[in-house]
Amino acid sequence: MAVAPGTRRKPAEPRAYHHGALRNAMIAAAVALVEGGGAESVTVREAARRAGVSSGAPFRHFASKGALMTAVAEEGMAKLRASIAGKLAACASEHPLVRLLAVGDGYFAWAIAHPTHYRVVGDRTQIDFWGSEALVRDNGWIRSEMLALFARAEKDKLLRPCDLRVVHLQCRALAYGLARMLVDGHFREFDVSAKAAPDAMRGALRAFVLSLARDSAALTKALDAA
Amino acid sequence: MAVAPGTRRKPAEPRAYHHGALRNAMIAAAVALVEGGGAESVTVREAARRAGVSSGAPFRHFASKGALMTAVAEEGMAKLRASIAGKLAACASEHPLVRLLAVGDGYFAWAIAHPTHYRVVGDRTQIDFWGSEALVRDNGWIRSEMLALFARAEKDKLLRPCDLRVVHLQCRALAYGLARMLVDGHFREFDVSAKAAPDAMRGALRAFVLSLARDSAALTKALDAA
DNA sequence: CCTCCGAAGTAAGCATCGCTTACATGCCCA
DNA sequence: TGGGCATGTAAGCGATGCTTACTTCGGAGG
Repeated sequence: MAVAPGTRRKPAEPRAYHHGALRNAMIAAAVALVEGGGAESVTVREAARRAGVSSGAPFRHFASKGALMTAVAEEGMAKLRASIAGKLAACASEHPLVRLLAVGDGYFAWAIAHPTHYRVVGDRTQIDFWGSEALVRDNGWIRSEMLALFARAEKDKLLRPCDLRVVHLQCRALAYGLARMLVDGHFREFDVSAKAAPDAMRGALRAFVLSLARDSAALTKALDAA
Repeated sequence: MAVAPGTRRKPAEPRAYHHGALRNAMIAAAVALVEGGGAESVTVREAARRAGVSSGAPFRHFASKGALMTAVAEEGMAKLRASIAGKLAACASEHPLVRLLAVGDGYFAWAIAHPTHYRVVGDRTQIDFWGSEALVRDNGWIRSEMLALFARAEKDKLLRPCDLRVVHLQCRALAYGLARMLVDGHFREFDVSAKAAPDAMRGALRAFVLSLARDSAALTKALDAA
């Protein structure tokens, strides 16, 4: 039998007694369940079934179902951060407010693509947010990125007079509110249909940032250029 | 579903075989559980226990646990509407934007006072929102009330140029986002502590409405007067 | 190379859950 | 007065989260 050289064994064979990477397999299975049917349809037993282990095995790696869901949230938050970072990297403009909308684009894009997973990330009553270094770090990165853009916009005299702390909170709440309205099923009405939701969300955030700009015409131009 | 014309039986005695008002008792018990420990801690069996009936009895009145939770949401939505109506009635001013902030006050006041119940009302993935006449009606009332105020503000030339549909969505999303950030546990950070949350929420909404006003100084005055 | 220890699996079981079925009760009306 | 039907009970099914006692096996130390 070929023994793996130095690194880690792989479960290539039908499966030995030890799984080898159960923790990651459980997270992957739980994420798949979340994406497929929402957080309510996640079951430790079903995830264990999909990982090919007994129903007690997961508890060697997760103290509770909540700990598993926290890991699911960590994965989601990392993807959310990556989506934002991607849009930011793809943004040619250096205009802080243009880049701020790129943050919004990345945020909405991931929430729209993974609504049920996004709900797990957003709801801090079901997970141990403050106990997770990864969640605190990645969420902090998003916040500080926004804050830095606001600070630069103010330094560059791009904003009309305002309280930066208030504006920052407004921006966060507006983005969170729009995303949550989507994933909570508020967009099935005559005024904002499910199909029109993405455009409406982007439009609302764009209008907000435009209202912040000292020279909204110039910002409009910069946005159209980008 | 014929409604009895005259009086309904009351469970005055220690309890006969028939409860007499199980449906309402179940809703009350479920609401108490929601307020006490969140929606996750609601159990049909526990609610039945508190109502003093067997665990199968509730299913004579609710097709499923989801139907019970929908009834819980109906009660919450009615209270939310009443809270808004109260603030609106207590608002002396006729200025549409002042009254709009009164709507926000009523909305936030109830969400802050009943965070776990508010979550049930807001999450339309767990309840049969569109199947509930009461939910659709009361939620529609709130929306149309806001819309009417925006329309009047525009007619009275109180708004700076804007797309009313976009502004309406922004306002809804901002309020929903702020309330949900609260009930989802996002306000335990250094920038917005749990204690400062109510003020921050009102401040953010107020700043938003002020930014909409053509004459924000006049609106500030009207707000201080009210 | 062997041995043994502890990490990581299994099997079985507990209390509880949502929901169903078969049966019991008692109010209202013919 | 008698019967029908809404409403209750008791018992049970399959599933859940989590625990306990036992088993397996990989790798470090002698």
